[in-house]
Order: sequence, then C-alpha cells, then structure tokens
Amino acid sequence: MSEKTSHIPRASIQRLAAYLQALEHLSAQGTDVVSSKDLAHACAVNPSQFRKDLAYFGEFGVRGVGYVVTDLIQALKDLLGLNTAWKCALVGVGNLGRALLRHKRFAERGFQIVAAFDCDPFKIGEVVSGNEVLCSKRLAEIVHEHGISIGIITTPPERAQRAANYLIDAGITSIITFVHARISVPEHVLVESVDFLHHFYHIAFRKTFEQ
Amino acid sequence: MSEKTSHIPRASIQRLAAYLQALEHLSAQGTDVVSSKDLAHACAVNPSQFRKDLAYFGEFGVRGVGYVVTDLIQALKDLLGLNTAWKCALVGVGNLGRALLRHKRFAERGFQIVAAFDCDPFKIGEVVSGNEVLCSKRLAEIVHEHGISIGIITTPPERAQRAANYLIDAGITSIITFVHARISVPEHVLVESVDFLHHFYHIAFRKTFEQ
DNA sequence: CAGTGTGAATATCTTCACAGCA
DNA sequence: TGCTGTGAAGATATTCACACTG
Repeated sequence: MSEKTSHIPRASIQRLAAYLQALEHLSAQGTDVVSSKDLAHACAVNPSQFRKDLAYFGEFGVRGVGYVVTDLIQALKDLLGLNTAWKCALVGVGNLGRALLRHKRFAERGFQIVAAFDCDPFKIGEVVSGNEVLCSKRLAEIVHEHGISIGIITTPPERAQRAANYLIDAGITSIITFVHARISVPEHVLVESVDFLHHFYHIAFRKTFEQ
Repeated sequence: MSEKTSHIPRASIQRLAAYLQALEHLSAQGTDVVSSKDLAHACAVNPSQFRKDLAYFGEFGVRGVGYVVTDLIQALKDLLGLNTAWKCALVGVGNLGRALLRHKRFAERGFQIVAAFDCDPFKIGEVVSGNEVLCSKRLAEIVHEHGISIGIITTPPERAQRAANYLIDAGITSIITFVHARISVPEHVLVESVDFLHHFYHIAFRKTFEQ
C-alpha cells in the first residue's frame, strides 16, 4: 500500500484531509457507516473521486454497505501520517508566530511546536505559550536535542531565506513557510508555502472578472 | 481580454501572483526586461506555462526581446484586480484574528481590514491595531456604512458557520476563512479557505511515504 | 536571430459505467 | 440488491515545437 504513493495527485491528499474532517464530524454525530455518495456529497466531491482517492492506497470499504466510519478515520490518519507526533521549530516570533505558538489545535493534530526562535535580542528570553524564545543561532543544538523534524518560518519576508538556511543547516528537511517570499532550498528539502495573499488575490480576481 | 476569464485554471491565477512577486523582486533590483525563460525559472515553472498563463488575457511581451518588467507588473495587477482598494471585515478576534489585524502587508496590497467583530463581551470595545472590536450583531450596519466587500473568518471552528451567516446576511459575497471547518453558503457566495492544517498534513504525508 | 505566441501532442486528473462482491 | 473498486472514456492542464515578429 505504500509502493506507488509518489505519483498521487496533490489534490487527492488535500481531499483525504477533507474526508477525515467530514468523517470526524460524522463520528461525533454517532454515524457508524457512510456511503461514498454521502461522504463525497458532504465534501462537495464526486463519489468516484472519493473512491479513487482511496484506491491509491488500498481497499477500505465493504461492498454493498459502505465505509465503517471509525475504521476509515483510523486508516486515513495512518495514510496521512497523523499517528506520528511531529515536532516543530518555529522561527520568527512576530504577530503570526505568536498566534501559531498559542494555537492549540496543531498540537491536538500531532504537530507540536517545541521551540521558538528569533534573532531580536528584545524577544529572546520571552516566554510565549510555554516556549522560551531562543536565539536563532541555537537552532542546530535544539533541533538535535528535541528531535525536531519540521521547521516553521514566520519571519518578515526579508529574513525568510536566512531562517530557511538556519533550519537546513540544522538538518531540517521539511519547512512550512507562512511568508510571502520565495525561498530557495536544496533539492532534498520539502517546502510547503502557506500564502494568505494568494487567497486574497484569488478573491480579488474572481470578484473583478467573474461576478 | 476579459471575455473568457471564467475557465482559467485556478492554478494559473495562483501562478500569476507568483510571477508578480518575482517581477517586483526584479524591479527592485533594477531589471528592465526579462525573458519568459528567466522569469519562469525564478518561479520554478515551465516557460511555456508562463507564456500560456499570460495568453489567457492577451499579449504582453515583445517578440525577440522579452517582457518590460514595469509594464508587466502593471498588467498583472490589473488582471488580478489589485488596483482596487478592497475593504474587509474580520470576524473573530482570537490569536489569529489579532495577528491579521496587526499584519500591515495586507493593506499595502490593497486589502484593508476596516472593522473587527467578536461576540465575546470581554473583547468588545478593545482596540486592536486601530480597530475597535465591535459586537457581531452590528455587522450589517457597519458593512453598509464602510462599503465592505470581503469577510474574513477567524473564529473557533464551532462558531465559523455562524460568522459566515452574519456576513452573508450583511450582504457579503466573498469570504476568506482561516478555520479548519466546512462552512456552507449559498451558491452566489465565494469562499476561499486558508487551512494551515492541510499544509501540515501534506508534509506529514510526504515525510511518511516519500522520504 | 532571439524570444514571443500558439496549435498540436502529451501528461495528468476526473468522471463514467459497470463488473464483482457482501 | 446495493455499493464498492476499477478499467476505459472524457476533460483539463502542461509541455513541446515551431511559425512569426520586432
């Protein structure tokens, strides 16, 4: 089931997360079994799409019946790698960085921010939501000490590349950046970019030309 | 040039934003003219892709030469609807809401948050980054008064749907939600979902199965 | 002649339609 | 019989390759 996961459409993975969300909602409501039709409808997706997304990984349903909600939740969590506890380091304790540090829902989902870094001497030493802000120079040391595997960048744009460099030097191979700036990284490093502005642009475009 | 903009791939629009970013970087460096090859390379895109993305809207280059940076920046801003000043209302003054209110870069890009709402009596009256937090009940009134056209939802998940309802009742037809929860809206309302968790999930998936 | 703009070819993603199993 | 799992068909998106132009 993990042989050919490399050419799975990115959109599929995103949908898996949506399915999981819908399933947890169903589970909370006490629903035991759900059909592809109903679940897909709840996620605004074609039922075949839903079944095909799962088919990349194996067979999870019961023919003639549907999907057992709790089983599928467990399967999806395994598929998405959510049964692991991922440790994260955050670089850049500005407004957004603070908001993420205080945001409790990441930890609930297995993404725990265990260290926060900044290069501003006025911020170093401050404690935000249980994390003492450390000097960025100490990244490598702390990453090893805690076994951190994911880096989060929330610096101003002009310092994003330097933050990335620190993370990469510390051996981090996965970075999530919240900064509206292109950063360049070696081939082997995974970068996910969360760019709010893109969504605003998209709204502006559609309002201007499609409404 | 605006006839057939409705079937433009969503991915194209996202790339247009990336081109704009790269162009502004070039402009700041004093570059006057750039080829599709160079610009596409800077955005990690195929040069044909870049040219085709532009071709949806018209012709912007000079054959044998390339693209005049400042002209293309202006053209892209027009295409993306960024020469308009968009007024936004934010609902949900939690950690993330505060971070967005304080984030100055939205306003620089034409997206100004002119009002903030919450239903928590302890928050109402507080001033965050120049905005007084108002009672959500006053949404319709304020939306009309300011000519607000975009709603931003940063409530906890369980209150996202109610926030959406308030916004829609106030006549808002475009919503950007930062909440990891499905919200349902009438056909004519545009919803953009900025879901951090999806990006974390994606990293977790790729780390688990592809690295 | 360098580099755009674009039809044609390819690759990728989505949907259909139905065989096959509980 | 009902709904899954899946090959084949259809729709979309990306890349190639080259005609065309400043």
